[in-house]
Amino acid sequence: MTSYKNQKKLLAAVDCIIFGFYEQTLKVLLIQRGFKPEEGKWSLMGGFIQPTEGPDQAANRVLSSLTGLHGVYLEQLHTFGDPNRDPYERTLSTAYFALIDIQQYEKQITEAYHAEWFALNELPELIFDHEDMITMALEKLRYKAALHPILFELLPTKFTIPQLHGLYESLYNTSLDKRNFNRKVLSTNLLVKQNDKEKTSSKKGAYYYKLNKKSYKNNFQAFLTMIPVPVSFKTM
Amino acid sequence: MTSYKNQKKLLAAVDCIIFGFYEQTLKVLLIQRGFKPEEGKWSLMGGFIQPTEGPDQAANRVLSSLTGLHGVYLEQLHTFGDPNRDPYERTLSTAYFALIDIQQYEKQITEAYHAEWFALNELPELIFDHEDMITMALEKLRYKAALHPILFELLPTKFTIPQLHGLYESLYNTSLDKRNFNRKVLSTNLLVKQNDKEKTSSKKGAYYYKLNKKSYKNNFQAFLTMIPVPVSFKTM
DNA sequence: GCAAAAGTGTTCTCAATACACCCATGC
DNA sequence: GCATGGGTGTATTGAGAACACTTTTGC
Repeated sequence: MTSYKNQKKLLAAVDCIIFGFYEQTLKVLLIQRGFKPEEGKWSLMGGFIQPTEGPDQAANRVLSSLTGLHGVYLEQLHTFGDPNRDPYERTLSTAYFALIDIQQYEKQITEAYHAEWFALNELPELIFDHEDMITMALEKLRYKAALHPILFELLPTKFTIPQLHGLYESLYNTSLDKRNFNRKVLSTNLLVKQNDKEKTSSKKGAYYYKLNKKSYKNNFQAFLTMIPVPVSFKTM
Repeated sequence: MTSYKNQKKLLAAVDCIIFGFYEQTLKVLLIQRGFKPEEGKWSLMGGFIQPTEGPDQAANRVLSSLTGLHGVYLEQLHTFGDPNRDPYERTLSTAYFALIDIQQYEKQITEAYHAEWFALNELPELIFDHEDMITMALEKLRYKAALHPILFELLPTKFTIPQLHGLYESLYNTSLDKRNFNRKVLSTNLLVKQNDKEKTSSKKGAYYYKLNKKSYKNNFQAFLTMIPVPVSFKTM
């Protein structure tokens, strides 16, 4: 160990893996870079950490500048710092992943950034190590969502159980028994049944539910075991 | 988003939370700083990320320079970057936690660094945000160890089931039924019984076991549920 | 009246828990 | 011979998994 003097400084950035769910599919929001280097290529939304902010703040700033959203679910994932990860200049990047309700973000902003949603099996070519970041984010999301009731963050305030069911099936690329699934989610006491129904995706219509926010906050740590346990868990 | 020009660079460091287990207690290895600022105070072992290395390499370098160990369990925990976390100069620090077999590290090295083992409830005052780092590392260790067979990394090659039992009890600060515990660990098929016994801690002696390395590698992702589930899980 | 999705109950199996006694040995 | 820690078996309970039919309604 040595003193602070003579230590090389480096650029520090954040990158956001922004997940959204629509058309029964989990997607990520990518932008087409409007600046060099790699202009025109696809990448995660990112930005440099400014002198007055910490990484969390930087990630929040970046996220809300792209989506217009504040207070959404945002969690630090991992710091990537291979000396050659950015061929133009040594840059450390701390990746964050965000879960947003796709119905609430401001479309005009994302359009101004040339942002688009991509299904996870249809990703375009990405700059640097951004594909690794997405892979790791997806693994962590799978891991967490199997244990904690986190996926509600991807749904609108009012949602139906079949929607939630589809979300789990999409994330784990599996099929889950409807009856067992319903019983399990309802047994958490996290859901409050509404009186109205969502009628676009079926004739019968599915009841809307809302999150019981208080119970959600208290039970977030609670285990769920929504998913039959050994579903492709990678190391966290 | 902006180009690379005019972006402020900052110092980037790593800090290692090094866990060890002896005297039936989980401990962390701390050093007494031999340089300014904060000379003489206790801190985690750390170092700056060099131009030719990534954070993982830096953490490995720092860890082995203190312990003499290579190839031990080391995992990135979190990046701390509050603008004021280091009052002397803006520094980003990526924290790593390591699990070592306390019998294998080289004592002369740690002594040269004025390093000492501290039980987690007897920590001295630490510089900067190092206490937060330890708290977070402990939470993550608890979380992971409840789900994955990770604690073997803290034990010597040959260990007894009562030792393992004590380790779990120490980490979770709880008591676990001996019979159920034995049944569970043995049912994982991770352990290979040896013919000799450890005789210092009892008259009867306890059989030594070794890890089945192959099975360990294959089953590391496997869930364990060694711990009654809702044991103080904080968000990961 | 039929297609399409929503909603609901029961049985079985297995794993988690609780719990108490015998064993081996050093002193 | 007794104190100390090591080692083992059983009965009960609850949760997860498998599984099929009825309901509603737009067309």
